[in-house]
Amino acid sequence: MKVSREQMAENRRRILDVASGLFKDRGFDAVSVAEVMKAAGLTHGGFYGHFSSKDDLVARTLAHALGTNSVGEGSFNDLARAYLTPRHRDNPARGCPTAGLADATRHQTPAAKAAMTDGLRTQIALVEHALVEDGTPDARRAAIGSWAACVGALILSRAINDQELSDEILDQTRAWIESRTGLAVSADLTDNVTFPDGP
Amino acid sequence: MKVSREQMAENRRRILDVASGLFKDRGFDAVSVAEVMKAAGLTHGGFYGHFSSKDDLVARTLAHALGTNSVGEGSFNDLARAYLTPRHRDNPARGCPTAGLADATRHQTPAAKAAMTDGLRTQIALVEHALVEDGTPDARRAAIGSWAACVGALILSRAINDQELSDEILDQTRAWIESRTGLAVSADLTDNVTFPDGP
DNA sequence: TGTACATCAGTGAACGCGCGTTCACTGATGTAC
DNA sequence: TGTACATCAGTGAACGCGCGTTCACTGATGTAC
Repeated sequence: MKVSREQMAENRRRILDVASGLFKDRGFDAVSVAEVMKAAGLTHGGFYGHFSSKDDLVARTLAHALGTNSVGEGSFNDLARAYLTPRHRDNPARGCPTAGLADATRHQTPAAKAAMTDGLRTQIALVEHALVEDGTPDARRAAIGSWAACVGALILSRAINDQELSDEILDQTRAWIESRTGLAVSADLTDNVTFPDGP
Repeated sequence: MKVSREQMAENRRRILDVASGLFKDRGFDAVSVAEVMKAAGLTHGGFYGHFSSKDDLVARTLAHALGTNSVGEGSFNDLARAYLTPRHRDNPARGCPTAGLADATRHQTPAAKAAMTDGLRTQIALVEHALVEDGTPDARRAAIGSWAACVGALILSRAINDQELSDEILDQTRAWIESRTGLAVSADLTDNVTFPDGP
């Protein structure tokens, strides 16, 4: 039965939301159109009223998931500390769409790759801005290098089944990035500083 | 018709070789068992004489592709320079199995993840060894961090369709890693050195 | 070494299944009067 | 504001297709004598 225009818009938004989580969790191929629609509380037949094909859903889900990009407040090191955690590793559905979907986007349509391109460009710019604020020299270079390290470490940590090694990849990558960006030098120094009023 | 034992062993090797290239290029799901067998010069029916299932092929292909790991001779910076290139980005089939398959392995069987775990552990150890030779301090930390950056940068560069940004990701990540490992400091210095016998 | 035959790697048709997609239908929405 | 009806978002059965997998068969291999 027909629903109101607002209801339809909300349905579309819910389809994109649940598709984002399912795709990040299990990949584009392993999630069927029918499963997405069911998770959105609808039946599969109505899908083609919202999207022209599954490929179309994939591209629009990428744009949707990457559209709300934000590095959040605070320094880049704060971001890396929250990003490179077992909690993030173990919850792809609610996690970073770049880490969850970038590799799979390689095999998708040009529209999907374009959405990923826009999203990644924005992320790099946000990280670069945060690093400038932190006082990191060569901010763009550091932004690209450390963002690649964050995404790569999360992907690697998710690909293996030895939790100890997985945890180590997250920890060491975080430490490696922190020691090379922003206020890390002074932070390192304070570790060896005796405070005025005691040890 | 039956073939000799050596022929059968060679057939199995060829199946694993072509599967490795096809999977790295297009992913596990997009390549069918029949396509792998055809590429190996066989028909699909014989597949189950070599492997118990497609999942079994996936796990054994990962072990096969990751089994011939080597960082090669020379410093880690030499590796990074060869790794982070448009040529490597544009030829996944002949490229690094970790970059090509790690993310997809997330959705595979425990046996597949175990093969990826072993391969990654070996890679990290090799990079660590190369960095020790280069005289890099905190070699294990640097090995994990820079390897994550290499793999992440390659994956990101492959996910987008803007060649300029893609090239920049490779270049900047390489420069960022080089400026932080091994003999990079002295290399940076020599850029500003005037040679004894002229400019 | 030569022969007879059991073994078994590879063939290709066939299967059941789940997928993306289509379509006739339903009934609430929203507009024309 | 109230009524009549055209619109169209959503439903669910049905489709064609390609997939992983099975199996009866073939004929070269390799062993027993």
